[in-house]
Amino acid sequence: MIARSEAKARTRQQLLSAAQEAVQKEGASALSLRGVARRAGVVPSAVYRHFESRDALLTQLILDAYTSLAETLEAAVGTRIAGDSWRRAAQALRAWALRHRHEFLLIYGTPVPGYRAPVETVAAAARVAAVFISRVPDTPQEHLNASLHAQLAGPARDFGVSPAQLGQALAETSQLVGALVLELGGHFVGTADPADHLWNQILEAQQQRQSGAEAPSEIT
Amino acid sequence: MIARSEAKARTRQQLLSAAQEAVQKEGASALSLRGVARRAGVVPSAVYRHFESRDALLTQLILDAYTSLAETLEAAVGTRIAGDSWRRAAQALRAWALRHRHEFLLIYGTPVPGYRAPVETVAAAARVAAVFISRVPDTPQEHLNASLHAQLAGPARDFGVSPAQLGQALAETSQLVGALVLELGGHFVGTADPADHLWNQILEAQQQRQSGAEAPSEIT
DNA sequence: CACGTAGGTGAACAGTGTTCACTGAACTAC
DNA sequence: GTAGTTCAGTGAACACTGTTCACCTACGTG
Repeated sequence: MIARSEAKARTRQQLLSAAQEAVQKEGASALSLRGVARRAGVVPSAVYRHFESRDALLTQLILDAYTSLAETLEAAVGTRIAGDSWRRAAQALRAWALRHRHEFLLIYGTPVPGYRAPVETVAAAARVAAVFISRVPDTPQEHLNASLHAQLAGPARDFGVSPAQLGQALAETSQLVGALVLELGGHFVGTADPADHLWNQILEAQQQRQSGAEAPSEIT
Repeated sequence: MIARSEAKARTRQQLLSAAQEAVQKEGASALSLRGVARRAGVVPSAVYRHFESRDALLTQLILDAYTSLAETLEAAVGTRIAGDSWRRAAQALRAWALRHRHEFLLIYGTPVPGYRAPVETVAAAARVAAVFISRVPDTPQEHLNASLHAQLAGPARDFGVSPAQLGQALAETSQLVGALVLELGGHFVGTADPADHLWNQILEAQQQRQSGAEAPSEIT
């Protein structure tokens, strides 16, 4: 009666949402294939009809997390490129990270098993990166060193920005990701533990840099 | 004949170095209590005479990693506080992270089991942080927002620096840690993958900020 | 209608962390 | 010097884990 492909898609979806729930609640290390199967009302070996292994299931969750984050960021910045686009993207990033802390660490924390094959995830990751890269104002007040310029020339072309913009984006997103990793890892306990103020401080400084911080651009 | 406490200390050391080797080679997720016991020539249950659980063993490795990192940083910057102290510390940080990538991720990556009790690790972490915090020049060219200032007032006193210095240190170390986490996680593949040039660029920018970017108001 | 495909089953294997009664040698006290 | 205690290490067991395999059987197609 019920179409087979439809039934397959349904249990696959049940497996995925069970896995997603487990990760969201307790983190990737607590994700058990058997537990997922249990919650989906299915025997453990049945999972292998849908995913090659536990790690493949986890990889799918990583891809989904990337997509979720990318959509959130894109929705936050909208289509227009305004002066506060970077700030909006950064705020949306932290909000998403705090709301989905285990997924954030799944993406930006320790790579999961031995090595995670970056091949499939590169495209998903690029979509997230693109939001930030495209929001860097192209006033390259900080000139790149020659080596980095050469290294980024090709990739920058792909993103449709200048090497200086790409370099700036990489440096600044490093700060954003680092602050979130440290916050989620509890490394600010005792200093800036609710990291809201530190986050605002960082955003202000970044905004100031990007809008051409120097009143006196003496140094050539 | 052989003193019992001495024998105990020896096997404990063997367990620890076996565990350290395992983590160094394959990462924390691959650390197996039974494997450690095997390499130490001991039955699995014997490990429980030395460590409360697998997570306790891992916690000890985290503490050791903190100590190793702190000693490396302290050796790199020396006792004097020179103008390039920050840069030296940062370079030493990256060198250590690349040389001990799994230990670095053990510290700054995804927290291991459910939640890692930060109580014991706080002191060890503070030693690492202190190296950077004490190397921020106290020319607070970027004034903090009032909320962050208030939040950091107490902790800054403990470190013997101004709130502005502490805030700056937290913001800049976030960038350093973030860049390393992204590099080790493979997030720069396709753009700045050998991240040496990006790292230098980041350090130059930080140095410029700290030396008071706007004017040559040299060291007082 | 007959047949092959394939999602789901259940048993098994090797591995894991952890517990527990136990042994026996090193220490302590008399 | 002998009796008693402490305790690092043992071995078996428990409950879990990921993964494989032969099997079943209902769907979809010829």
